[in-house]
Amino acid sequence: MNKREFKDKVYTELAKVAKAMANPVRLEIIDLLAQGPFSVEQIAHYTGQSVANASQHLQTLKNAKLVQVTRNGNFINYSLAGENVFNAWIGLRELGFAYNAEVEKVIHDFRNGHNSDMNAVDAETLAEMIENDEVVLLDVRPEDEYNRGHIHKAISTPIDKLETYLKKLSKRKMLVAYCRGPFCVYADEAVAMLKDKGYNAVRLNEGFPEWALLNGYPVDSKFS
Amino acid sequence: MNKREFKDKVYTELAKVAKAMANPVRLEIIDLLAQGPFSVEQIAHYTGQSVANASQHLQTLKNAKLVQVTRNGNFINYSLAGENVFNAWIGLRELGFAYNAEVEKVIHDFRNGHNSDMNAVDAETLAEMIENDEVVLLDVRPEDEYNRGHIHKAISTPIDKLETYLKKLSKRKMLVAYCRGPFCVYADEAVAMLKDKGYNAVRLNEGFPEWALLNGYPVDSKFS
DNA sequence: TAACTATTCAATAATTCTATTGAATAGTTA
DNA sequence: TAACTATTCAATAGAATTATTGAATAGTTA
Repeated sequence: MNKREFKDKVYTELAKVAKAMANPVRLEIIDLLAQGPFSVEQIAHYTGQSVANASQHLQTLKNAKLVQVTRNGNFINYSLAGENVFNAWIGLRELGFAYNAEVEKVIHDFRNGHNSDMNAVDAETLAEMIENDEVVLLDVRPEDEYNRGHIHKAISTPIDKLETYLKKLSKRKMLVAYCRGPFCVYADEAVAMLKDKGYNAVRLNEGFPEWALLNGYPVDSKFS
Repeated sequence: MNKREFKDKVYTELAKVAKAMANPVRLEIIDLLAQGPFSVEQIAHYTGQSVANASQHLQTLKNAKLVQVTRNGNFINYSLAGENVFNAWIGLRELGFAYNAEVEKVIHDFRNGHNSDMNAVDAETLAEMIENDEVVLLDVRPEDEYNRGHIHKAISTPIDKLETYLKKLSKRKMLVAYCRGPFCVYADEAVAMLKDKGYNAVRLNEGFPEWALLNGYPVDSKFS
C-alpha cells in the first residue's frame, strides 16, 4: 500500500461516517437518541417519518456504527453507539451555529414567534440559580425520558400535561423549563404558556444531554 | 412556521454542513488546511487532485462556510474558517477511530509495513520528554509550514531533505518526528529512515494542529 | 404450531453528487 | 494595453442518495 492508497482509504472511511450524518432526518434521529434508547416506531413518530423510512435511515446509521441495537420484547431499541457520537454531533452543531447565519436566524425567528427569544438562560446561570434555591426546574419532556435521567432537583411536567401541574407552581418563583436540546421546542411552548398565565418562566438554552455530558452538572439517573 | 417546519429547517441547514464534510477529498483538504492557508494549486498537488476538481471542492467548502478566502498576489489562498471547523473535524475523526474498526486497521497495517507501529509517542509523554531535555524534536513538514508555526524547540528537517541533516543528529538522543496529523505519513517515513540508519526515533502520534489547538502545548508561531 | 407484531427488505423514480474536459474569467505584471 | 497566470465555470455522464410503496421476515405470544 503506498502513501496515496493509504490516505484514500483513511479519508474514505471517515467520509462514510460523515455521510451517515449528512442528512437532516438522520441528524434529528441522532439528536433524539441523545436522550436514550427509542424503538423504530417511536423514532418514526417523533421525527415525522414513515416507519419504513425511519428504519432505512437507522440501517444507514447502524452500518456507520453510529447507533447500536438492543431488543426488548417485540421492540428493537436503537441508541447512540457511545459518547463520541454525541461529541461529533455537538461539534457539527456548534460549527453550524458559529458560521452559518441561516441556522441562528431560523432559531431566532422561531423563538421570536413564541415571544421567548430573550427568555433563555445558560447552564452556568442555571447552576447558580439552583445552588441558591432561586428556581423551580421543569423537565417538560415525555415522562419516560425524565425517568431515564434528568437534571438534579428537576420535576417532571410533560408539556402535554403541563396545565394540570399549574396549581402546584408558585407565581413568585422563577420557573426554568428544559427539554431535549437547543432545537427542542417543548421548552419554548412551556415558557410561552406559563408566561401567558402570569408565571415567571424562562427556558434553558440547551437540554438534558448537554447538561449531563458537556457540562458534567449533577443529574439523577437510573444508572448512577 | 410550525414545529415541524422549524425542525426541518434547522436540521436541513446542519445537514448541509455535514454534507460539505461528507467526501474524502474534502476531508483531506480540511485536514491539510489545519496547517494554515494554501493556494488552490498546492491543495490540488497535496491531495492528488486536478486543479479544477480541487477548486470545485473548495467552492463546496466555501458555500458551507467551512473555509475562507484571501488573495495574495496572483494566488488565492484558502484556510479554515475558524477553530470550530477543526473541532468538528476532530470530533468526526475521533468518532471514526472509536467505532470504525476499519480506520484503525488501515492505519495499523500501513504503519506495520513501515515497521513503525509501536514507535509512536503521545503528546503528554512528549511534553514530559521535552521538559526533561531528553529529546530532539524534528518537524518533517515542508519548510514553509514549519515557518508558519511549529512545536516549541522543534527544528525543521523536511522529509525530502532529512538526509542532509543526519550528521547533525546524535545517535544517543531520542529523536521524535512529527508532521501534519495522525494520517500524515512524513513522520512514519522519517522514523523508518532514521531507524534504518541506526538512530533512536519515534513519531508523535498526532501532528502540529492537535498539539497547538487541542492540547494547548507551547508553540513558536509567526503570530504569537 | 398459529397468529400477530415490529421491523426490514426490494424495487422504483426523482434528485443530487462527482470527476473530467475544455473554455471562460479576473486579476497581475510588463 | 497586451500577455500571462491562477482560478473558476459549464456541460456531461455515471454513480449514489432519497422517499414511497407494498411485500417479506424474524421474533413473540397465546
